[in-house]
Amino acid sequence: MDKCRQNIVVLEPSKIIYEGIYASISKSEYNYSFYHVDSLIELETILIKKDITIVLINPSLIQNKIKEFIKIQKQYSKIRWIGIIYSLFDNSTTKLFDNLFMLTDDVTRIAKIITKACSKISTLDKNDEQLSEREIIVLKHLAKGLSNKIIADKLNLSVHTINTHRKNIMDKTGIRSLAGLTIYAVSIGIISLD
Amino acid sequence: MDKCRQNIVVLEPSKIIYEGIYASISKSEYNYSFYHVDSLIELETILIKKDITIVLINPSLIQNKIKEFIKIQKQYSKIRWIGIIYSLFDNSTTKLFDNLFMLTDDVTRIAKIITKACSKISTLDKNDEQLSEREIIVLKHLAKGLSNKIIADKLNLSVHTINTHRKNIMDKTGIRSLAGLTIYAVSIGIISLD
DNA sequence: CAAATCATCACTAGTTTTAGTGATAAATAC
DNA sequence: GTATTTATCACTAAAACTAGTGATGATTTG
Repeated sequence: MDKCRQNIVVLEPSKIIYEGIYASISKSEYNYSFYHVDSLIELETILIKKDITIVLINPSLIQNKIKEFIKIQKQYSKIRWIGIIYSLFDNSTTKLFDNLFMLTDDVTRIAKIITKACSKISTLDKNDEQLSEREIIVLKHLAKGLSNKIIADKLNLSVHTINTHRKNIMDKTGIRSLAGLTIYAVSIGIISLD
Repeated sequence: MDKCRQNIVVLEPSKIIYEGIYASISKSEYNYSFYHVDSLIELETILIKKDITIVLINPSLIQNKIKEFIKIQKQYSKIRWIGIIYSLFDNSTTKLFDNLFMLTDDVTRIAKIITKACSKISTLDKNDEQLSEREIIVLKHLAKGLSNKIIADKLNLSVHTINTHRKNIMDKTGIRSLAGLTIYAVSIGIISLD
């Protein structure tokens, strides 16, 4: 039964989950090619190289890059964007996707969603409080427990600059404690548990 | 290098994740057999039938059945219990496990955890420098971002006491930054989203 | 029972962070 | 082509944390 080849990219930090999706979906009778990436940049690279039709996305990976993501969406308007939901808590960016599935969904349902992969155009919702690139870097170091001074040394900046970034991060996120920022950093996937 | 066959049960609602773990781990040179179950009852059934050595568990599936779970653990004392963590906000029954991995962890790390669990009796240094009850409470508050002073107020203690606990926690864990302690707190499951 | 650990409190001195305000050049956006 | 955002640097005062040392009573453990 079969159509032209479908190229599917999975943007997802967990190799386990990628492998699981691959194993589950590629069993179907359709003709899919799978690619695994774990950053927006990698995604862009592959979008240029390959003729991708479907992108499965873990929303946490675009949490701070909504603008870039929307840009990419506009640029590749034919692509269907499908969100991979870990659990019920992450409600935030779901509006950006054409469709969603949960990891706990039945495999046949997920397969159906992917094969369908049709429907509406996504609506944009701007999050004007996203962290800048520099702020992300500083946050990463903060969450590793480095002091302002050490971060300054590492980045060849003055402590004042780090201080400013730190303040801006706190203002943007509304999180006023280092502990909270650390958890935030881990939760959006910019540092790992180790 | 190859030992006897290891029978691994994965207690996990998501087929995707089971498939992912299976695909990732069964590539290693060890000799594994995998079984997928998605309820405690099914787990018990298979424990009776097969000689299981390792159980990978999604903690959410035992959340309301801790007692039953502990009973099973006692009954099958040779088994290594490994938690599968979706995100940091998962509910914290994590202390029940011999080891944990996050879905976003590197596959080689996960494989290592599992192979370790096969070979060693106890991979965890649980008893080395265990925190006291009081220290756990203080750590919990610290990881929520509360200052010494506020914690002191909450617990009706002096700031000095909190300070002492804090120092002792740092000495015991060897972690000297608040960010590190926060991650530690999350990783051992003593704080959650609230 | 004796030894070890725990929970509590105290003081000091030095370091770091927080919370303001303010500024400038460069890049981006509308 | 102006307005906004970003990245950078600066200063200050107050608050908080770090790293020592030391002590006492209670509880647990062998």
